[in-house]
Amino acid sequence: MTDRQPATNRVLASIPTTDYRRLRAQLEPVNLTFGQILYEPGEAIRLVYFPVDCLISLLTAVDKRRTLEVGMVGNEGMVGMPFILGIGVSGVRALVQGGGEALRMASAPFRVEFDRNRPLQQALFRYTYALMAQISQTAACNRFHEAEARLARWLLMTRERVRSDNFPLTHEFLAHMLGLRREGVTEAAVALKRRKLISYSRGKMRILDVRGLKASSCSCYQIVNKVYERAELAA
Amino acid sequence: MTDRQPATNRVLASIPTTDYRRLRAQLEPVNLTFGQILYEPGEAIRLVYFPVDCLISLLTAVDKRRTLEVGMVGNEGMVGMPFILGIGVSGVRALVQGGGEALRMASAPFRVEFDRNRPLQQALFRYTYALMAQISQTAACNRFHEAEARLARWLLMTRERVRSDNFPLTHEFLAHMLGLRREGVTEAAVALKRRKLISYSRGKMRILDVRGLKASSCSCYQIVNKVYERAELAA
DNA sequence: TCCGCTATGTACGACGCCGTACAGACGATA
DNA sequence: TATCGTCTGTACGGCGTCGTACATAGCGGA
Repeated sequence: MTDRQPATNRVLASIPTTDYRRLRAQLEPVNLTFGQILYEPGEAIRLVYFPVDCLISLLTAVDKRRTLEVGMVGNEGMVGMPFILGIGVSGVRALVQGGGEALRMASAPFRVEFDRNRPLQQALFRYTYALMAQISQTAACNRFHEAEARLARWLLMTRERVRSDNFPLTHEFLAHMLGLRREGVTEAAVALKRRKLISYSRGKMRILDVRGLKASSCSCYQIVNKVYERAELAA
Repeated sequence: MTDRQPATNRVLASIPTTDYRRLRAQLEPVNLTFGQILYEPGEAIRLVYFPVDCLISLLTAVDKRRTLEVGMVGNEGMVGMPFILGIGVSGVRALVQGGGEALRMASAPFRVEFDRNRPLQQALFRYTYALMAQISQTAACNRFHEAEARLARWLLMTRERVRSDNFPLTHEFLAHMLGLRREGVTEAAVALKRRKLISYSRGKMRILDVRGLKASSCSCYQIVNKVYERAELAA
């Protein structure tokens, strides 16, 4: 990434300074580590998170071994969306896919702040809508587009959210994100590697050619980006 | 259906009587007809709808001819969800899949009422979450489950929302809902027909064996139902 | 340095769905 | 009653992914 700007959470950055300051005092910076699980399905939401330079995946499971990523949260959003809508329980698994910094707050005081802070409400409702649009688009993408294009899209979206061209990532892990077999991921990854778009080894992924990846990815990449642009949460 | 109760919209039914009465005065009953399009993607939301005994499908498109239903709205919900989140534009196509009655209101006065009516806000936020959970589950379902099971699930969910075992429906139409070819729908439908779970002819669908259909459908049917139960929007 | 674990690569038959083509069946209309 | 358009049924080769199996390679600890 060449455009490494000062990292902040964009939802928080979008609200007026005075509102932000009051909120900021209650937010605790934490370092989230790769593989950490923030919520399991059905689990109470005790903490909400505002990613700064980390990436959280939202996963749905149909059975023990098959999962699918339905949404991705970076510094454009917040983890704990159901709480915004008055629901105290998470319906999905929230998994730290890219380690890094986030701002954290207990849900009870956050509720108090959220209820009195109008700009925060508006920003988070707008974000909630953008996430919903992302989920819808991902649904169609998973239905119609093939593995290689979806992998390319996923890598691009991850790159933007972790703000780096390198990130830890095994094929096994990707398989759970994309709803594929591990071997299926390897095949798609090999194809991208042969074209020198990426390189990787034992859990270390590196993006080599962003343009090439964009060309290999499906149109869903642009569509999801536009959703976040319209919500004024883009980079 | 044996349990034909008086038809109302359940979101509206869930709010206190006084709040409901004031709102009800501004709602206009309309009859929606099969095939009618309420919103196109990118179109401004001028009217919001509360289905009573009709069914609206929310569709995402990846190209001209391939579409996929991401959500279904019956009398447990409202059409125009983005408006709840402060977004004035629909991201999906809203198509009347089952004709029937709905209560309609222009979005401007609805905004006024929504902002002052706290119980309505809570009910609609809860519904928004349930819809989101439905979309997530549908995404995983479309990825992992095969055509026949998905068709069975779709028919069951439709049956509950239109409150009838008979409804107009061509295979072509179903193909757009399930993201399949028309021929693929026919194959799945033939399989269900052979087992005497359904019958149909030239756009008239009939459910014969609900239990059998449930056995043929995937677990997603139960999961989505539970989501709405928890949101206290179930039948 | 060797061992063992994990990550990655490859192969192969099976299966589900695709794209395409075409035939028959039903219902509306003349 | 004849015609026509739409809806439904069937067939077939192709492709992508699955499930399974096994081989190789890199890294960390003994």
